[in-house]
Amino acid sequence: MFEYVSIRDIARRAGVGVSTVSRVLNDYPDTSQQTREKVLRIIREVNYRPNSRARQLVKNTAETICFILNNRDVINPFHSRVLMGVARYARTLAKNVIFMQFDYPPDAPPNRLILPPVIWERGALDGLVIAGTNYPNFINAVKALRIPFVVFGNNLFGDLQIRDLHSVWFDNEGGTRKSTEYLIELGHQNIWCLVDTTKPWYRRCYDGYCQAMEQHQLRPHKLDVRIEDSPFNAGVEGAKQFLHLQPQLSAIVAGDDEIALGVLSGLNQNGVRVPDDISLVGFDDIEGLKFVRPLLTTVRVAKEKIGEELAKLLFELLQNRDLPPVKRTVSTELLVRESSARPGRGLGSNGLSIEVVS
Amino acid sequence: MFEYVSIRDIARRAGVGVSTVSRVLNDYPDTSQQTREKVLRIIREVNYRPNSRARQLVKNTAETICFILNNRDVINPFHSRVLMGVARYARTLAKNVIFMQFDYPPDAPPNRLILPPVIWERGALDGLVIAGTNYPNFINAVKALRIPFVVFGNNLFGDLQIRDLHSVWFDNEGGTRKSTEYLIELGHQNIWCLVDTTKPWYRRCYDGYCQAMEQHQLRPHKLDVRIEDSPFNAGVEGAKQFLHLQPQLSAIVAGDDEIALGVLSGLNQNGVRVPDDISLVGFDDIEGLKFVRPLLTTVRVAKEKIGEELAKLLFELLQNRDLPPVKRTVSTELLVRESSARPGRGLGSNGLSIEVVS
DNA sequence: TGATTCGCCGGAAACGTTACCGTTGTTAAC
DNA sequence: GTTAACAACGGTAACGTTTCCGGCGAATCA
Repeated sequence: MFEYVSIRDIARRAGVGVSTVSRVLNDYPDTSQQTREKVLRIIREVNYRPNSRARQLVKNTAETICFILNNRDVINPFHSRVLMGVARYARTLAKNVIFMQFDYPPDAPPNRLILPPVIWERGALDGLVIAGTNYPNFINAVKALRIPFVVFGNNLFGDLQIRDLHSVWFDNEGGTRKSTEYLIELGHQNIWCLVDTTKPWYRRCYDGYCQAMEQHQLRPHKLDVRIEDSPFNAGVEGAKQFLHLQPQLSAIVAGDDEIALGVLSGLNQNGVRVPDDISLVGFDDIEGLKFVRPLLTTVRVAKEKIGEELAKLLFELLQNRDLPPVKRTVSTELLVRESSARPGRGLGSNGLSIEVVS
Repeated sequence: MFEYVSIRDIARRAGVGVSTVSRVLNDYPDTSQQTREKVLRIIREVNYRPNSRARQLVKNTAETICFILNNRDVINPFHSRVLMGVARYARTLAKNVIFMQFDYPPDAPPNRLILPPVIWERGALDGLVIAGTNYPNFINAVKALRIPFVVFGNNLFGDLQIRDLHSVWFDNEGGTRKSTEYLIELGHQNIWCLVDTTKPWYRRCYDGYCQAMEQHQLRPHKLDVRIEDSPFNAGVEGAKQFLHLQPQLSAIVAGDDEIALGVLSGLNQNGVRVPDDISLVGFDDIEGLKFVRPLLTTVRVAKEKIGEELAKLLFELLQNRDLPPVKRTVSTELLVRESSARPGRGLGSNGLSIEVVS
């Protein structure tokens, strides 16, 4: 660097000591208004820009957190929004966010996991927001490094002791309970739930669904499929099974919107109309579905809010490292649109288009 | 930090000097195999993790670039993928990526723009990937800081001298030319282009469209709208205008997929069938449209590739700061799906469903 | 044998900050 | 008039690395 100007240069030009310059830079006391202004003037004149790395070294803080997206080859709309929430909150605190994508085998022992350097080395990070799909081994590996971290809970696998983690969740269970109750209130009795209970998040959906059903003395029905790659295809397959259950079956609760779309597609292909013949609700309120008819009744998840809460919790943790583990939950909201209606003759989509947007 | 172990501790425990430890850490020569192994053993034993900030300070490199998304309140699927490409490429070089969202007024003078600290301060960054929608003032402000940077070109406003920038583009013009030519080859003559020519990117679409038309001695037709918030709504409005032009008009080239969906929706509402009555092509290949029927014929943009090229160019620039300005273009690819067909009686969507996926 | 090379290594100065502490000169207190 | 308090400031040691340079012993060469 040819024309690099350091705090020492400022001090020299202002005829003061470096500590004085440092004091005005950091708004510390013990500087007269007069010298303060002189220093500031010179700083502006020579366009001095402090070196954050040096500051971070001596203050032992990175002013940076890392958003790590695990085991996802693409950053989907959901996690995009979560990242956005994290970034936005961090910015209000003038902290930086490092984005990192990382894949790891679920079965590697924690001490064998090769973590990215930014995590493994010291000093680069103050803390970690763990997003994506996660398994205990990674969490434990990070824990061993003694880096403060928070984790997005919903896509967590395995038997982690949540009581030892700082985590943020959205209310999967409550959301599905609400959507199921809504169907029941519409008059549906024979409601089926389409999920993959080997995935904890779908499992929670199913639990919420069961709670609503049982509370109304209705018998829960589950179509339990294995979703490997495409929830959509699983929905299409599920739809075929549902055909046999008609016309008793009158409503379907899908584990998420993608499954619901598969069901919608599968039903349509077989001449079953939604919501005239069967009502359908999804989960997530994924974007880009405003072009699909009928508009899907679903449960909205405040994605940016989740990111915001993750960041907020992490910074609280950085303030107080002894913060007892806490699980925070972001509430969900039923979004009634066109894919659900009263059972029976089928009122058609126009009969019930109450948009509950907050 | 209670149990912080530094390079000096390692040196002491191994009975060597710190420079020796540094040498083995960095795989430098001038160390005997014997001491080398001893040092490595102790490093493993005490689980020593070097402090990257100190290294960066003395080496005067941040090992970090910043992906800055300007003037976008959400990170849309397009930029998500670009970010992903950047992150992935950076990871192969063991560099970190700071994600930052930033808004600025297009008309503020460069020296009045308050840049984020991570950019303004020294040392935090080696370089900058400028994405999102951008205006000359920001670019010039960054240029004044003498930070190496590359910029995503397509959403650039204003009369920047591109010859002074390192930029990566996707081939908007060529893509639209291809899609228009394809329509012409199908037999369409009366093809309209729906764009907002106040936006440079749509302008380039229109240029590509014109090139194809003129090459085939066809008269270009433009429906020029003002798109402020929703391209979709603009498409719906555009569709209404197109109704009057029927049946001469037989095909529409939309500036992007969102506009195209608006057109699709608008036409459907008025009983015009796609592609039976009118063929329609979009641009972008946005995700989440696999549920829309008819499947949209569009132009695929290799979004992650763009990110990759951005990162690659930036790191080349970091290697050689005198790299002459270069504009790199990522090619686009026509994706024939269901929304386009031969003109006339309308073969129906099943008549022409050639998927050209690479 | 003496001079030169070479492998290996340690000391110490950087890098650009902040934080601590001591030293002024001035004012207030008695 | 002496002491105490205080505002304002400078010097310097950190922070944890890398890099430069010099030294030492052994090996090589004349």
